Amino acid sequence: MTTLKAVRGTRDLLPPETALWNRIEATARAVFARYNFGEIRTPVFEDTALFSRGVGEETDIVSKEMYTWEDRARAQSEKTQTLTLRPENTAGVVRAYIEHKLGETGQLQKLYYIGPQFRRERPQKGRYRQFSQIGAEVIGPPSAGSESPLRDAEVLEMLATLLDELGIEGWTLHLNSVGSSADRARYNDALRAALVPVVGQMCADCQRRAVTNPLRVLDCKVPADQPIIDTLPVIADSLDEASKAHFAAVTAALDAAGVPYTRNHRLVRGLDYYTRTTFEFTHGGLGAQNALLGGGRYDGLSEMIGGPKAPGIGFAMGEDRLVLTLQTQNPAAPQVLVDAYIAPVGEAMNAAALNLARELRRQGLWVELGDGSFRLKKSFEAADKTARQIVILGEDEIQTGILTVKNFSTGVQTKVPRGELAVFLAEPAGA
RNA sequence: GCGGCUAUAGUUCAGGGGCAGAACGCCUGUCUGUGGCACAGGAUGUCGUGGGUUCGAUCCCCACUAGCCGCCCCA
Repeated sequence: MTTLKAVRGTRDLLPPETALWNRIEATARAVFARYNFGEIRTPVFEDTALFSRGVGEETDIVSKEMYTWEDRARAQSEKTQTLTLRPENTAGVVRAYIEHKLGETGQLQKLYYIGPQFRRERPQKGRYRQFSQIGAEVIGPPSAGSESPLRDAEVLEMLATLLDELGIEGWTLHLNSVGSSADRARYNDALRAALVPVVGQMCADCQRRAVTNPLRVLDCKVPADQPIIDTLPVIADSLDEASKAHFAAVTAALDAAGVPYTRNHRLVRGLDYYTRTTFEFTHGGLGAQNALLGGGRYDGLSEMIGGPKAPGIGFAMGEDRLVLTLQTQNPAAPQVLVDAYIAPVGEAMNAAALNLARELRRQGLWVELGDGSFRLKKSFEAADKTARQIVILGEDEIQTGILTVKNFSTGVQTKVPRGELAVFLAEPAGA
């Protein structure tokens, strides 16, 4: 029989690595709570139309990266539906916002999510076909202040705080405004016009992009093209007064809060729904996938998928990339040791050992249970790898009610009455 | 989807057309109620999968699969 393996681009996460994932998620939840975000969980698959309309038919994600299938009709009367594993989560959140009429509350909705997303791309470091995103959205009717630049600034400030608390060192916030859709159309025309005389001197990719998607020329990394790109118009000059004022208010608030950022005129994001503020937090050491997270404002998304006017701003962090970054920063993750390893001496002690373990675990101690069939030496070897202390439970200990505890970091061995055991074991090593 | 590199023990890797290797880890013993250190011994495996060339392939060739790197794009 052929051995089954995790399918391409998916992977198993095992201990101790999962501890890091849990720490990241716990930190994110704690920070979101302080900013009054609540958790939303949307389905992992949705009607395909949600993504084609919301994310954009022409985007790479929709045109070639989605896992899509025809759902079987179970009855004659039932129509087949085309479903898709979510490639991102913002569209799903906005769909839920519309479906549950959250706009009718009149309140700003602040929602966060943590969960798997799916894109059928060529796997690479920091890029998987099933990957996890941690994201949040601030969305609501304009009367709730959802269009305020303060919301943009607050989200960015929260992200800076979150990355700091996660221990991510050396991140950079790239900030730009892509304006309204009208601004973007105007800029596209300007860019096309400016490219005509110079594109002949640029790389093959740029020559193609100049035709298909001029904004992508700004992403070019070919050194020889950079001087030419520097001469192209910047989108800031194509913004209308309202977009300019919005952006100025965002940067002013960031300055006041002391959040560092760099204005990046070339930051154009790939999803159709972005308007005005767009941003990316990047980190070196991730290779070609240097973006830890990306996001922006999406003032028209709700209406694009048939909802009420509901401006919003949000982001998605690549959890896999956070893990990679933290692992690179700190390659030697310390082994987590349990408080005590209980070593029964002889199989006759097994039952008593389970009872002792139960007692200690119920008092909150982390306890590993050995086996009386092991020679004591073997118990010590096993215990040394997994626990801070070993508790020996043999005939002597049962007779006297006084247990033998040895601390591995100090090497000190102590006799402890059973009644005091939990308190003794809970004390940190060397205390 | 395209291009480059890679695939050998649990792990990290060396090797090379004719008995499959190292280090670490693992097991046993020196030590029948005491770990780490030391010493002595031991087991590792379909050499990614399938085909081809050859007397003989883990090694050479082809395809496939997977990983890494780059492109595209993105988290």
